[in-house]
Amino acid sequence: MRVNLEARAATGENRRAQTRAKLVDAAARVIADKGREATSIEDIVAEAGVARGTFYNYFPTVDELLDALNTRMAQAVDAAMAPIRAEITDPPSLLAATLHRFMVALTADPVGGWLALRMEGSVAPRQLIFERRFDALFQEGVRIGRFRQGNRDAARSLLFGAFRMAQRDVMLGQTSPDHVVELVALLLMAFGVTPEEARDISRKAAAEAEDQRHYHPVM
Amino acid sequence: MRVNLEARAATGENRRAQTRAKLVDAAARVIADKGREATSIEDIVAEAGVARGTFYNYFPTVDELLDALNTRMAQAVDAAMAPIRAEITDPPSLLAATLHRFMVALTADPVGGWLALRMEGSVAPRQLIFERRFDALFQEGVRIGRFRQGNRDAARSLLFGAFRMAQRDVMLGQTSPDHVVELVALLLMAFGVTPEEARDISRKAAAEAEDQRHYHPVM
Amino acid sequence: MRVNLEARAATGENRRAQTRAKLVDAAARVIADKGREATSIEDIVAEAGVARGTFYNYFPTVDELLDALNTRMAQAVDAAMAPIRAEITDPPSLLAATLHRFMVALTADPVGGWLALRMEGSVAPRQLIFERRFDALFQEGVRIGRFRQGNRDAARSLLFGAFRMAQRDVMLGQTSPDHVVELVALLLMAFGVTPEEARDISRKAAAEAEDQRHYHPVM
Amino acid sequence: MRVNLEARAATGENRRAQTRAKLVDAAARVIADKGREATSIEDIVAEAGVARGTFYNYFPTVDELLDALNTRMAQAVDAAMAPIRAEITDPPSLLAATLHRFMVALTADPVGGWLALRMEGSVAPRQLIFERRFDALFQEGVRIGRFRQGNRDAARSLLFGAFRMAQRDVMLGQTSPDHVVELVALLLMAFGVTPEEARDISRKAAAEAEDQRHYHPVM
DNA sequence: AATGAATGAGGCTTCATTCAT
DNA sequence: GATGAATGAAGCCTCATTCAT
Repeated sequence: MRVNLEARAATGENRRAQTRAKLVDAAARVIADKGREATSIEDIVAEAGVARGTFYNYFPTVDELLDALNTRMAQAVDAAMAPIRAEITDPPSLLAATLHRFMVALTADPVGGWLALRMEGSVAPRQLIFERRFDALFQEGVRIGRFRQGNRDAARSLLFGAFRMAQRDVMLGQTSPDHVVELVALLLMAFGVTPEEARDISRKAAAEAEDQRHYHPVM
Repeated sequence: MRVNLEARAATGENRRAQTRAKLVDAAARVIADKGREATSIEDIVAEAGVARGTFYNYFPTVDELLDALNTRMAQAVDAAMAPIRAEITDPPSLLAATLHRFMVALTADPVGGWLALRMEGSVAPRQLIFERRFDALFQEGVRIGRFRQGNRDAARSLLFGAFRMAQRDVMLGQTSPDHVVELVALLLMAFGVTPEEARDISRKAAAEAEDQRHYHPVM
Repeated sequence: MRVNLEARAATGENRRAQTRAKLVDAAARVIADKGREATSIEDIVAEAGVARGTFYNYFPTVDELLDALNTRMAQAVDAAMAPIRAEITDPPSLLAATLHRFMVALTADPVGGWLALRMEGSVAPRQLIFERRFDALFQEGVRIGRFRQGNRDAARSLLFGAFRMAQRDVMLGQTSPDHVVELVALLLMAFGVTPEEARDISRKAAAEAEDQRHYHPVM
Repeated sequence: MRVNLEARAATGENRRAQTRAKLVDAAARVIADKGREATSIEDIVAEAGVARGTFYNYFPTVDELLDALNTRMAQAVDAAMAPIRAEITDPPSLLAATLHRFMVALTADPVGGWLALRMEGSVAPRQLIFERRFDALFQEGVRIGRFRQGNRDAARSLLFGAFRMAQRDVMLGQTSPDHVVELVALLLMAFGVTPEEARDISRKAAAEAEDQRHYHPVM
């Protein structure tokens, strides 16, 4: 009897990928709910509906799984932003659009939003991919005179720190509706955009992001 | 025979306070070293040089101790800033002076600095006392026309988030010397100070804070 | 109120020693019964009647406990042999007496006997203290012409290996009554004692050891 | 179309035997390296280069495989000794030749040597086939007056115990070059051979065994 | 107050074994 | 026959907490 070894291997790989995804998804939900430190392997496998030992067939430790999760999130978010990167060429406008879209995505998807906050500390708080996008955008903005000349590292600290803190405030519900609009405007001002234009850009970007709220679950 | 009950009581209270302080100090050192989640009660009592059971005579849980620690740190820092609050009246200058002094204090005192970073997440990332100081300063700045009118909550997100991220970058040693100078200047610009003046104020405040480096251990 | 701190400390130490002994005794019984590799910490604490965590207050691993057990056994046995060392001066007779007494002790005390066999492999199969006793005895025997000149290391391999194998055979009940008598005689012959005298010495030592069977539980 | 069913069956049996041998060989290497208790089925199949499930197509448990391994080793060794059994008729000389050859084989083949030591305890320490060979040899030696009359079981304890202990000492490298020569001589003396002849026989047997070192991998 | 031995819940990890493909 | 994903029992270890002294 002849056996189709390739088909069998493909089936196996498929099943493997499915189980792996089940675990990563489950971990995202559990960690968003309880926080990294309160999450045990037991919690994750229970949520995933697999046996305890199965976990170790895929990840040696919870932190390995977290890395996978982190990478997956960052890539998903970055991919979701591809359309606006293609469409918007003005750096301040692209920055504002990205931040507002990101915030909408985080609040639209409670799991992803909480997850991002709760991973504070256990994983890199700034993803390399986002840093690179920002660096390019900032450099281009300076080059064409839309941003003031300045230390890029300090600008990064400002942007990523402020955004994270705002995310926290928004998710905890302690903010007024225009909190994010104002924050993004402040960032643009810090980078050299005039107050009036900064507020204008931020407001428009916020409105457009809201329109997209239900179209793009990113994580 | 007559016994001085008050004196005895005072002695007792004194000893009690001493043991309590021993525990809080020990916790600060251990957590700064290993991080909150890796710190056990055993570690703390060993560092404090008291018996395990003694811990429970003072704190029902580790988190109670953490609250005490957090409060103590915030008050110490706030008290250390009293001189400049009395001395500097210009809001942008006071803000710059406070931020630079704070950063110097954190980096000068490795225990306090790491502690602040490592408690990220386990305790409130923003102390009420600091928020109140900022609110008053911001309001005064707006009143006298030094800061641009704007949403105070957004300004708070910006300031506290950016400062925390900068602290992280500085303590991890991934920054150039003028990173903090630039960051503080960016904050002032976001609040409406002109670029030239913002850089000037930040640079001067940084220089003065450096002069004080060895005079004010704050925690 | 005055507290007798010394008395309290003494009580504590006492309790500690008791619990430690409970664990070592329990381990001896369990290992004699099931063998080292089949013995879990759970088994030991159950046999000792203490909680699982208590084990770790005394020993970091089962092997640490085994070392303690091993040392204790060797010292007990060596001490039990003190009288005959003081009494018998002729090296062949002392060797025969020691071996027969040892064998009687091992078979009289099933726990100790099985324990010695089952620890084969997990711990040093030859205790340093016994090696030293044998070296001294062998050297003295050679010096006074009772043993033939020869390589001491080879003599040691012969003696310890043969005795261990004999112990195994005896404990498994696969031997005739004079098995040990013959074996000890063979050892003496290997060392240069004439066949007639060797059998004579071994027989007498066996008889005397039997007389002591119920007087000296050694472990 | 005609199919050669016999050939196909033969091929099947052949393949089966090959996989089985792969497993047994792999187990030998792994156990020699890590010891029986530290060896998992996973280790064995990884070393053998087959899938985990394949193991169970051949052996219900690891111990079944160990039995196979043990038997194979004993038969290989016994077969390797066939030439000298045919050639040497004098019992003391045959005994000495066998022991020296065995020791050379064990030390020449690190896998087999360590394996034999590491299986100490997990399997029978004396193989029936070796016992029978010794019994016959001893009986014949007594019959023709080369060995002294004596208890055969005690002689067996002496021989097998001493040899195993010597093997351990040699493999651990704690011996002088003539350790085994002396030990074999002591055994012959214990059996009634005169000291001079015993040493002579052992020395010659050792020299001849050394000559064969590279010709006969026994396991 | 201070002590530290004892506790046991809770988490981690390994690994023999099953079974669908 | 061979495969390897899935399983879950069984062990290990840590550590917050209790409590008698």
